[in-house]
Amino acid sequence: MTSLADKPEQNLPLWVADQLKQWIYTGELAPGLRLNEAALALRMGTSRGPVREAIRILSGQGLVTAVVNRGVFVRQFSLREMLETYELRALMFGFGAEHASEHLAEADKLQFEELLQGMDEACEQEDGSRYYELNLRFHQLIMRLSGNQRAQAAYDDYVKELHLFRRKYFNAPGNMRRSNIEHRQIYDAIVKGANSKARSAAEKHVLEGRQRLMRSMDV
Amino acid sequence: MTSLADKPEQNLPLWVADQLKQWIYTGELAPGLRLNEAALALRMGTSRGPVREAIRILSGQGLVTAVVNRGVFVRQFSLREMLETYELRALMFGFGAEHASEHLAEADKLQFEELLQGMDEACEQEDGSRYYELNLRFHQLIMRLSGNQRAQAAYDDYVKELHLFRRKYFNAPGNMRRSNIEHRQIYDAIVKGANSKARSAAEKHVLEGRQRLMRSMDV
DNA sequence: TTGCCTTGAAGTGTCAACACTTTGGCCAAA
DNA sequence: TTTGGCCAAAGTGTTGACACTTCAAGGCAA
Repeated sequence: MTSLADKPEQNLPLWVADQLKQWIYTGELAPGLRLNEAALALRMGTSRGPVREAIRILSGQGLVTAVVNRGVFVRQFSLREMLETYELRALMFGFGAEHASEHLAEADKLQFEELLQGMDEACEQEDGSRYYELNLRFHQLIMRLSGNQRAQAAYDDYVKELHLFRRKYFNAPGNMRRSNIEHRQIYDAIVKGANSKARSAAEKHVLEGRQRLMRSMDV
Repeated sequence: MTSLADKPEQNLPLWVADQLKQWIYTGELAPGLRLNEAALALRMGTSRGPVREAIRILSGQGLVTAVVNRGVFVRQFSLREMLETYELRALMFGFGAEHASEHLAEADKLQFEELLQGMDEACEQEDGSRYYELNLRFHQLIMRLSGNQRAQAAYDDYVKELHLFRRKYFNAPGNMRRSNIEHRQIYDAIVKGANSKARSAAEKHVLEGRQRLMRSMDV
């Protein structure tokens, strides 16, 4: 069982909400599971009040769904929602790539080169978790360069939600290679200032990721 | 003071949250205002517990910001956030317009024609509030035709937030005319199945709306 | 055996009380 | 007049208790 972070002297609800969020994202609290207020309160070392408030925060964020008199459940994403979320993620990423050239500094270019090379190495070593990590940072870098903090936040949310769905699926080495080729194309377009090309390449990249995922689900 | 809806026998927090949301969107609770738990509880006829939970829901949704030991405040949007939100709204609307032709039925075409003509009439009569209403429905129709419920919901959220910001500004008649010309261009592209043209026209439409708003702010 | 009813345990919904923090006003001393 | 600290009021944070709902197990009659 994942250990509890130190209990703060104040702001219990927010702290509890963060803990719960973490447990949900790590899969410790599986989708569809009911959250037992009393049990959580006991585990957190608080009373039920703060736990209830934390749960309300999560329900406002859409991470759990509440049913009156029956409790709250970790949200389950349907296939349809997953597909829709992929579309929005593609949209956001396209936006990021389109505007990245406008805020691109030399240091960022270096960062890009490092990430791309690192991912190439991860491909050769078939190191999926390293690729996953670098891939995440590559995408985040682009979203940061979009210059739109809200888009960045929305993108992060989408990724986290999709992670909830595809935890069980992992990247085949072939997918990783193909994926990084697309990364390079996106980066090249950004450096050249070919904004609309960067956008369409970025959108396509995410949607092809979706295709790759769906194929691996069917098998 | 806006009247309270009937108190439900159950699910007080959700009911309170809806009330608060409504008051925020109507401006009765102005941005920056502190929400007094005890006062609200009294007004709602409940204890502070449900009010606190309702407030947590809103904080999860980002409508209020909480400061420990000092209370929660109706969220204030900065100019920067407003501009960013406009960009995302443009993005969503572009997405909707791009995919609208894929789900366009005959009944929808009729609906479009009615809305466009209605808006023309509203322009001639310089009836801003009627134009506002029809304009909203025009946009919602397109988002519904996007086929992506999540995009639709996100778009609605963006619009509501922007409404919070631009409540005080209203449309000049000239703006309305220009705006409806753009509507027609978007619709034409959708009907023709010119998806990427519909998309760019839709994006441009929202961003020009932003420009119009900013000009009217400067004056 | 099957179907319905009772019943109690488990869990959620609500409340009022108490503890702690913040804030603004008052007063005295420099 | 200004500055500093003290104090009380207002408000938020947290808790435990109690009321109500749900659900499943067991018993009873057909």
